[in-house]
Amino acid sequence: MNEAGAWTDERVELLKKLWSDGLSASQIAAELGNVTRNAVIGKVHRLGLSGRAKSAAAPATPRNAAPRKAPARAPSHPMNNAAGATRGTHALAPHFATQPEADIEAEQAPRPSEDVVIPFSERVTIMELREYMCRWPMGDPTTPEFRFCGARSQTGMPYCSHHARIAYQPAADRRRDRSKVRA
DNA sequence: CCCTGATTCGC
DNA sequence: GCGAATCAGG
Repeated sequence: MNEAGAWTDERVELLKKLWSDGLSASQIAAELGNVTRNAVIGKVHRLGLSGRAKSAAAPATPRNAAPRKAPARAPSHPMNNAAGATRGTHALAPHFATQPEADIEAEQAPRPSEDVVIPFSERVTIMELREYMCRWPMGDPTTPEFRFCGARSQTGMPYCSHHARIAYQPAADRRRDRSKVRA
């Protein structure tokens, strides 16, 4: 039996198709299965593919053909200098405090349904969905166009700040008499 | 933080 | 030939 990670003609063909289609290496790797994105990239270059179609689904790096300047991998020097440690540095910016939201129940507006304006940051597919991304469903789950919000979510928060507010709406007593609260 | 592709080199 | 490790950039 063929190994899962073997580059069969069909796999290569699919690789070419997806690569030309504009999918990123990681997405192609996920689609193929049992292969890492490095494997895909390596194969792509080995096949002579590159540059594919610009303006793709995830054109993170629009530029083509790297100027090739980095020695890549330094066998002599493991990593004692700042060569591989500089990336770890990160400046701590004034983070936005989590909205305390004390008591806000002035919902005198009935709001027929949901007129909530969703700031479509970047919808993502199930594949692109990461653990730290907002899982707010968008569209019908039965359609292939189903996506998730994908915005940044705080730690322990399945949704972004905006959707979290919607998901965690108070009891359900919106316009009802909420003066009576069951103990 | 995450992501992307490019490159090198040991296997 | 293959791909992990690494690099470099967004």
